[in-house]
Amino acid sequence: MTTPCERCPLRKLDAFRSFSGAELEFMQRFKVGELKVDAGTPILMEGSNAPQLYTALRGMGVRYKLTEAGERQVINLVFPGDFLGLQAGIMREMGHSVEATTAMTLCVFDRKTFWNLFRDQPERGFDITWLAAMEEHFLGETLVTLGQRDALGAVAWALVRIAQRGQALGLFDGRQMEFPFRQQDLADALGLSLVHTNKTLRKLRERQLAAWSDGLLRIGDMEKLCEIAGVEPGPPPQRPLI
Amino acid sequence: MTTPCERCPLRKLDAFRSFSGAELEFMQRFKVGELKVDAGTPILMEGSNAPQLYTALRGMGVRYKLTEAGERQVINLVFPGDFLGLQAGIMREMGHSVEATTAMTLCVFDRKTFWNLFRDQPERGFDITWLAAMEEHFLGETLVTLGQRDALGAVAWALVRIAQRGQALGLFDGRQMEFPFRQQDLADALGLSLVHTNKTLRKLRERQLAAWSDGLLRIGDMEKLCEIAGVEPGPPPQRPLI
DNA sequence: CGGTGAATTGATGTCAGTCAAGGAGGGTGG
DNA sequence: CCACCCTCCTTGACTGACATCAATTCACCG
Repeated sequence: MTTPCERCPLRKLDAFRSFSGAELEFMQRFKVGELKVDAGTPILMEGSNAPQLYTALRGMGVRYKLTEAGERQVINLVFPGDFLGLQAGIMREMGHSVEATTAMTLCVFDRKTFWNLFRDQPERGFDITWLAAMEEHFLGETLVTLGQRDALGAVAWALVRIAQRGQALGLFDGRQMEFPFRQQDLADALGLSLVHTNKTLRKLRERQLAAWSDGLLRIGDMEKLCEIAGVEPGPPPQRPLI
Repeated sequence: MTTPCERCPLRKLDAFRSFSGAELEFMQRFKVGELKVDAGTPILMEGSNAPQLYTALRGMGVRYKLTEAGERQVINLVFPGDFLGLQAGIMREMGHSVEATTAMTLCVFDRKTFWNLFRDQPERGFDITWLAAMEEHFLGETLVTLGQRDALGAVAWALVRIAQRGQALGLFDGRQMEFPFRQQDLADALGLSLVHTNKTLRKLRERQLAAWSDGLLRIGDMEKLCEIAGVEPGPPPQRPLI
């Protein structure tokens, strides 16, 4: 039994814009099922032409690319509400892979009906573009981090953005949140080695700014952390939910 | 006197998908004018809510972000056919700035009519999303470069991508193209220092792989360059032109 | 012809990568 | 029940790629 969109647990979160009844009904028709996957399951593959698109309903994951040399670059973390497979839906090929880090539940949409969404409900098409523009915005910021910030700034930036996204989703209560990733994931996201990431996390812990262990992220001093990260405190703007 | 879309010099290039007559007519209505700017002119500012959107018609530029510390991260180079201001059109705020590197001519569109495009011509809305997805794809690759490749690989990657884009636009003839940027622009794009970028370019020159001086980029051995860059040779796929 | 911006090169310093080893926890099978 | 293994985290020692500093050259321009 799948969750009807009407009772989707994401709808009422701060992170997302509210739905009209008509939109709700339309999305319900667009949705073709639900997928549950275990931790570690590949969801989308770079270069593949996936027949299905997803919205993350529960659980967390990573988007990443592999180099020919076998190194991994994490592009972004996947949180509930994230839309997966846009590139396969629009162009014919994913630019990155997606993998579940925890067990996940995904809303499933059919790629064949994706175009209908633009044709029949242009507002939703606009929303899709919104999401793509948001992603572009975020990747630009990530680029600044990899290109210009040192390790301490980069790790601080990542933790701040994670906590802010968590807050908008009700996962972060101002002090702590569940954060079930490995240090290697963070290292691969920031282009740092595992060892140096570990040592940088220690610095933040010693300064009582942030402590992350056993899958739990605690923020000790958000103000100072934001300062080191070079970003403004405050939640991200509301975004559409597909 | 502005160029009518029908006689747009970009239309016939390999880089772009062909237009139907109806699309052409629609775009013509969407276009409100043309803007000519000198080299060095700021076109869009990060954080601003620009009232106008642009398509680059002639000339080159850079998209970039500045850190609070004043460092610059170049997000991407602007070539003819690039659409500028998507983020301002969709969300209300640009995530980066855009500046003209050479003199440029820009098609001007009105932000207020942007939504009409989705409503009245969903195919074009779809195309906009296509562009956003392409950009996301490219930024992901850039992330891999900054995060995982060393200086030689990064510079090689950048030169390959530049030549490939140039080729699709008829600017690169298989051997060379005009490339009127400064070494500092490339350095800021790759997160390298100017000095190290210079020394890396020298290495490529000594190995007869690529030489760039006096605004002219010559590719000596595209095969080997692609190998160092870790990418496949070959042109980018056709994309929509807005 | 002084002044400015860009490219170039050498000398020196440092941040982060690599190598190596050890510890803690969890699962599995003898 | 305990020995073994595997994954992840942690820490120290050493190395190296790239940053920084500094000086020179050249082209262009008012």
